[in-house]
Amino acid sequence: MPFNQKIYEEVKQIFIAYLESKDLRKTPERYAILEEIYSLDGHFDVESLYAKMKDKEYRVSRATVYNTLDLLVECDLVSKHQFGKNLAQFEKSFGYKQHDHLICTECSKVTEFCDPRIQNIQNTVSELLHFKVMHHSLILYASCTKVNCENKKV
Amino acid sequence: MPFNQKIYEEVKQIFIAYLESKDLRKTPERYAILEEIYSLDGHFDVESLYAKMKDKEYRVSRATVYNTLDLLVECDLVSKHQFGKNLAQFEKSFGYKQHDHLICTECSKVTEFCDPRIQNIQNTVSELLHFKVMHHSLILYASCTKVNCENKKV
DNA sequence: CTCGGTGCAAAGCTTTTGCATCCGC
DNA sequence: GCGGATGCAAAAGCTTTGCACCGAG
Repeated sequence: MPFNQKIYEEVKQIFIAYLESKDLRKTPERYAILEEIYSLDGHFDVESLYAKMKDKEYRVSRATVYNTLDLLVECDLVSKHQFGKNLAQFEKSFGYKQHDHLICTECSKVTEFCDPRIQNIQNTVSELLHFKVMHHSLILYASCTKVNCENKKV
Repeated sequence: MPFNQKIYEEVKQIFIAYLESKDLRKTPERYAILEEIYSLDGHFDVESLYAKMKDKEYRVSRATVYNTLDLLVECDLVSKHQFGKNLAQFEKSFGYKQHDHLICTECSKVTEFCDPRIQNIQNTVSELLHFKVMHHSLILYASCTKVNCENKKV
């Protein structure tokens, strides 16, 4: 999925509304980071996002990247993952259906999957423990059983 | 649940079998760390485990704690979590039933819960994607809805 | 006696923080 | 112009690594 101008405009409006609601400033750096994220596919970490932006019109600092990512996570335009490593991974989260992740224990490759039954679990736990579930993270650690699996350890 | 000598002996045998199968040495430090972990309740991080051991008969180094924890995770006697922070959390995992975690978005308090339906999801995904699921991590991020909730932000 | 394991400290990495400068409002 | 945001670099925090010494096999 390449950069989608329509989705970006929509997402930008959501971000603007969020900034206004929190009395935060609409800086060009924040828009530039949002745009860069929505032009990326799959997962990315802070360093790779920072590196990609370093070569473009906007040279933002790491501090600004961290700051803006926090804002985007807060307003649900970006989701943050910790796939067992000490490196936060991010991905855009607007306009794509809810999904979870399976990580190959052989090669660490990440595969996405959907299962609506997770919603049921959330509902049950919500009721039982008296909590309102905001979001969740389900990660399956698994090894490929295909004979021709290419995901072999390097 | 206080220290359970019977469980510790059982767990120690599993650890010994694992060490032998991998041709690793049976050092007193490794046993001491295992024993300390099985005398702890709930979650702990490396630093607190290291601190607790510093005052006892065995003064192990951080390097040994990290090394041994890796081994214990590999042989499934300890499980490792990344609750959204850059700090690995651990807990003993033998003799207790499978459970997942709900984290309060207000105070970060961790609550455990069980739901057998997660197993069904694992099975479906296994078949669909041709993976053998070894283990999983499900974390629900939620805020307490009790009026008298004590979990208020500090 | 050998070589894997330990202890200690230094190095590595990601993330946070402090501060001067900048610019949105 | 005020005060929040940025950029840079230093600092912090967790984890890994290097190396000399120790001790399990």
